[in-house]
Amino acid sequence: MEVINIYKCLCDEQRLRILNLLKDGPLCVCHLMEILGSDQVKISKQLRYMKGMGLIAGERVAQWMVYRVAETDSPLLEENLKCLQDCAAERLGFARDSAHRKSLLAKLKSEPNACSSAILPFLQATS
Amino acid sequence: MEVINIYKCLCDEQRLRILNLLKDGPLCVCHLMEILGSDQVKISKQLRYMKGMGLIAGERVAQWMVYRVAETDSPLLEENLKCLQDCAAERLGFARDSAHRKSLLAKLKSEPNACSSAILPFLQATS
DNA sequence: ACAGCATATACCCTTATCAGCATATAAGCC
DNA sequence: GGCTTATATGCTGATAAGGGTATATGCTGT
Repeated sequence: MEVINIYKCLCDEQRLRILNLLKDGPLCVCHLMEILGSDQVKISKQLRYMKGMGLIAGERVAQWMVYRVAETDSPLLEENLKCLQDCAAERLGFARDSAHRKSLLAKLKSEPNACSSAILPFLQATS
Repeated sequence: MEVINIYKCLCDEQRLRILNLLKDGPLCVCHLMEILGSDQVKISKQLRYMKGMGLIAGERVAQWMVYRVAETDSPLLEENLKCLQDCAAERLGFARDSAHRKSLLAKLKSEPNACSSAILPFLQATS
């Protein structure tokens, strides 16, 4: 994880929101779409960008892709994700996103369907 | 100072080196040129970029321009400059740059010339 | 006013990002 | 094998960044 590449990922609002969500645990593309209220292509491209930079990793689970913050993460990234909680949370709506993530995961647990039963084990790995 | 703009400034190696130097005190363009071993236009453009983003401020002193990290700095920028000391110092040659800065300022003090006598008071304001 | 130094800006070109739209791949189900 | 869902990629156009060269501006000293 190159210093410059970390910052390149951090200088986009949508990527910051994605990282803020993933830092609490893995998510799949469809969840990110729902939480961010964005479309599939945009999300996929941002994920590819960050994967190329080494910040995140993706793993296929049946027809879904589960993304997580890369294991080999640097203190720099960690520090920033932490610091952003205080510096940018309001500005970027982190609280709203995180709450949305929580309720979405709760719904997945209480109303099982194909998706939830396949990927829930993977989501719980970290969060 | 917008979060995104801070990161935009941080995602270039030369700008990181400049910020690392300025965090220890103001410098003028000619010093940055010498320390970074870069040409005037490149430095000037990076300075303008960062000034536009609100990270640094410049002040004219006679025919020189003295740049410093903007007063209204955010905890995010401060944290990063601190963290970079550990995370990127070696990779980006911060130690070399800082040593170069130190010796250059020492020379300015011991061998007064037009430049040094004009701007030294401004440099000492912070460092 | 002129010359000289320090710095900034304009212009051109190349490359990187980003969005929007269409299409391809991959897995699961019938 | 077709159909559906989930995700990725390709293509195009727009905008931003970054390097290089030339030129403009601002200040100083004569």
